[in-house]
Amino acid sequence: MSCSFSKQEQILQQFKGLTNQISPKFERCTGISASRYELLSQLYNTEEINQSTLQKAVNIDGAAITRHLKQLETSGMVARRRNPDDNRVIFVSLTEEGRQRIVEYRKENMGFVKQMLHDFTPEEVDALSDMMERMQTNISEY
Amino acid sequence: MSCSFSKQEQILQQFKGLTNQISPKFERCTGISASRYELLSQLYNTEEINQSTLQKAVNIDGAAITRHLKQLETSGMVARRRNPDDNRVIFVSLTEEGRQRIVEYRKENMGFVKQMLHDFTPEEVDALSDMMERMQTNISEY
DNA sequence: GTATTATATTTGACTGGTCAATGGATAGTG
DNA sequence: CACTATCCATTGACCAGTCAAATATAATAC
Repeated sequence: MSCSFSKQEQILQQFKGLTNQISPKFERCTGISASRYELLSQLYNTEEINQSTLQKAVNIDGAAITRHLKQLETSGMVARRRNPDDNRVIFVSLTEEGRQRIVEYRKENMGFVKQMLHDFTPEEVDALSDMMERMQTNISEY
Repeated sequence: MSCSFSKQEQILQQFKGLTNQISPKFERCTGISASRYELLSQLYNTEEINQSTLQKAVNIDGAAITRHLKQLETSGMVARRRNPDDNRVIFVSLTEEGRQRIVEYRKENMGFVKQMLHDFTPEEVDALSDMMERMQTNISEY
């Protein structure tokens, strides 16, 4: 018996396929990986932040965060120092250099997203965002 | 000047964050990685298929396909043989074993997706699927 | 019929994520 | 005050994707 796969069942694959396509293209277009861009974005609106709270904000494994930040540090865009009051935690912040570069990156990001969503109404973007948030909470307990 | 980031700009990050969360959970729940599941699914409704057309169907780099298929071959779920009429191409097919296993995997997949979309109406699922398709075509030219 | 070009698969180097284990620092408890 | 818990960051091992280069075969052009 042949038996095809429903739209529901394929949603996951569509999701994965789309992000797999997006990631390298984003990086080519903007000159920075999506994850590093997100880290810089998070730092942009703050002075100094715990590495662990930064990690929770971007929802990537701590090991990857450590590596990204080290890289961003050696490239001069972020600064890191230990919290003198608690030597376990590390404070992360943007350098002046990083603060300037993020502005450029942000332009590229906006261009990319605008292209990707050029035929989307604002309501659709909202709906999409909401649905993703719901999916996130629906699987968060797993 | 502090300057926050719009919903549009954050869509990408939301996307990436969600797939990053989904992938390991899917694998834990179903016992197979999403990519391998997709490969098996594709093979389920066919007799024999070119590796290259399979690759285009799942939209993953050929290098990764080769590695996945080799793994699935040594685990006894797929068979591969060269096309006698064109020794460049490789025919891939499910083994009996693979054909049985995919049925189980599919159950797990449905359970997982059902949980993830449990509060979605069918119309929402359709809308989501359509939007992803549009995004895909919107960035395909890049 | 050879030379070139194109196609299919494979391999290697690299990136970025996961988990599990480690080390150092702090907090809580008897 | 020790002793245990916990927390934070790091490290190592692994997996899955990318690109680019290599290989082998087929198709095309002269």
